[in-house]
Amino acid sequence: MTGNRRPTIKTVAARAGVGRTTVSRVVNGSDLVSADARARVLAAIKELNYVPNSVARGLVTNRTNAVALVIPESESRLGSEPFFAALIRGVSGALAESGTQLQLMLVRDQAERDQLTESVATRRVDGVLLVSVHAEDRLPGILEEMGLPTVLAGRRDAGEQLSYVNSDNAGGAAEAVRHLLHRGRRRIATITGPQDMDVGRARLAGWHAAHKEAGVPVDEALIEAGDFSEDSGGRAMRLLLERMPDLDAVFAASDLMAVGALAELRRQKRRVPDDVAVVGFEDSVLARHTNPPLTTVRQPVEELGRTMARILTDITLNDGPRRQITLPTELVVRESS
Amino acid sequence: MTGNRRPTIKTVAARAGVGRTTVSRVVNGSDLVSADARARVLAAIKELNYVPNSVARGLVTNRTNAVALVIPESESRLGSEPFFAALIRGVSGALAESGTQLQLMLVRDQAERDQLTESVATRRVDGVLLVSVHAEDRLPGILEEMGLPTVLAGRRDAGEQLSYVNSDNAGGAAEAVRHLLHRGRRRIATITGPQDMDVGRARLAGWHAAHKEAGVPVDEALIEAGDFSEDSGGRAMRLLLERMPDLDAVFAASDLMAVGALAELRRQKRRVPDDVAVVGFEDSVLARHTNPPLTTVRQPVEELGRTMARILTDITLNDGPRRQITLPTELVVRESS
DNA sequence: CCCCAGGTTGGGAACGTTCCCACATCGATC
DNA sequence: GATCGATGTGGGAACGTTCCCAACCTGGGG
Repeated sequence: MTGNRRPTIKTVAARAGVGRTTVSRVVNGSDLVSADARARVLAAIKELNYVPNSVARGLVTNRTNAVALVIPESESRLGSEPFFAALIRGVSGALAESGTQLQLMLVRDQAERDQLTESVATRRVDGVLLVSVHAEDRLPGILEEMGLPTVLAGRRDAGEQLSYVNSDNAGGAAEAVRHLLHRGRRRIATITGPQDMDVGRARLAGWHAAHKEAGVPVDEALIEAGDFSEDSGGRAMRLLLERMPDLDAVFAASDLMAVGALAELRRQKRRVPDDVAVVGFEDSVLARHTNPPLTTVRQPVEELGRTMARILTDITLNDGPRRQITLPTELVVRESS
Repeated sequence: MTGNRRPTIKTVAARAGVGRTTVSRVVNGSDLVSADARARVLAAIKELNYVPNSVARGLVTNRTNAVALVIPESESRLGSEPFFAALIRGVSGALAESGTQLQLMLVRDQAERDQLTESVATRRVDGVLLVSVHAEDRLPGILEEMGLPTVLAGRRDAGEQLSYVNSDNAGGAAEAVRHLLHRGRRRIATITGPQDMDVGRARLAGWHAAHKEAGVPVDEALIEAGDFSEDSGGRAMRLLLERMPDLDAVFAASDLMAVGALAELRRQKRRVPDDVAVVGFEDSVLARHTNPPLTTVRQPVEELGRTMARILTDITLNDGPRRQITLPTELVVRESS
């Protein structure tokens, strides 16, 4: 029978023949303790197999050493799994460095999103990482008001006040279009992301910018909206082909939409890249597996997650400043362009 | 200035003109409280915007309402993202029903795996969900010993004592092979998963079983080991083709390995399915996107996660019994067979 | 008119830590 | 030899809950 309760700091103190405080000091690495006492405490800890109770500790320190990562399920279900997987890897890696736990919150619907506010208010986490925020999203504001440190992946708009980490969406998109122009394409359509998100708007802006910079006039009819999903990519491609049968390239604001576009092009017997060049955005695993392999703008998703986590721990642990960081993207040329 | 501290149960009690206990009772839904008092407390709670401090609660109840989901990073990096994404969705959904938080732990290496034991010992979680356990894995035993409720995804071996949820790996594999035999294939190779995992062994066993059942003798040279990764699938396929040039089908123990095998077959100019039929296992998103689309054994991953979470909460909340559940699989026939 | 059961109520103690402060010890300084 | 700062040390209080138990009502029954 190991029926005896798990040891507390008192048990250890008694065993080592010291006071509670001394044990606490040893555990927390204070150096205001004699070598002798420290040795005895350490021995007692080992003997008793003592592990401090982090809940009790949290009660007095008012810290939990955990942060929440909030992911809207609706988007993750769209199949952007590779994005979230990479993001989580990055976040988790950086958090491990500082001994912080990761609380994952998949939010299914608005109701759950509201409920989340309350859950977060119960002081279970020291900070929040927010992914895929829409322009009119109220959650960041609420968290801000509650005084809970928050870091966004992406921003709500160009004037974002909160900390965020972003990919260079406009720059990456412009580079993609520049590449297409360079290859002699002149009728470059684009399938955009949601226009109520900065990501979506910025990538469209990049498309515009590259044209302007090259002095190539744009036709608004070359723009069709998608929502980052594969289906929306296919649908947009169909509409574009109907409207603009002579287009010779497509820049899709996500790999997934590019995949949808590729399928639609195949269905309509357009050859890629001969008839129509296709470029995506993200460089997820998908991109290497399409037929033909997809030219795309790589965004450093894992790095993005890491950076977010580092900023957040810097804020919660060291009371660090807000930061707004943009990570560079890189064009990866494969066979679809 | 919202400089005033957040309200505690005492603040609420004072405001409502009742004692701490009454507030606690209202918050916890006890019915030993008069309608009048309840109304006053509820009003005070709303006015003050009171949210109970779950850390303080946890200290006395000795519960955290959180469970850990442990995922070995090495495997998730292999690109089995769809699997983990779906699993997480299932787990998260079921946990939300019971108001339990999900602590995600990606474990990079053995060092972190050991560290995890300690982390878990600090009483931060009420239970643990363990994914992808190897036969000789010590972690489940340690958790067991610590008295922490544990549910495995898959089992260590056929004699597993802990709670687990499993797919019908042997059955699914057998069905796949039966299907190939039915289509007239007679030289059916298999690319196995790791043989130190029950999943790997069971799927191989299914391959054997279907042959035996049909009275078709098997040649051991038709078996080549993989590790579930795409690369290993390609490598295994190459070895198999060298050794058994006349094979007419391959059953890969994962979609990812099937993808690798498809690529190798294409490289060697073998037509799929005309020359060689290919069947995978899992039915991840990948399977719909291969060329040709992949016939595969669907395992209900999200359901698996949901079931794991439900079993665990039943144990932690209601002191429910251990459970060992096997979920059915289903053959999805596409164009690769 | 007293007693008792049943329904309400609230204060004390406990959960396991950390932090504040007071105290003890001990050379070194005056 | 008293005083002092530096260095260790430990007990009390506090963190915000829940749970136990005692006390308080209110009627109804005897």
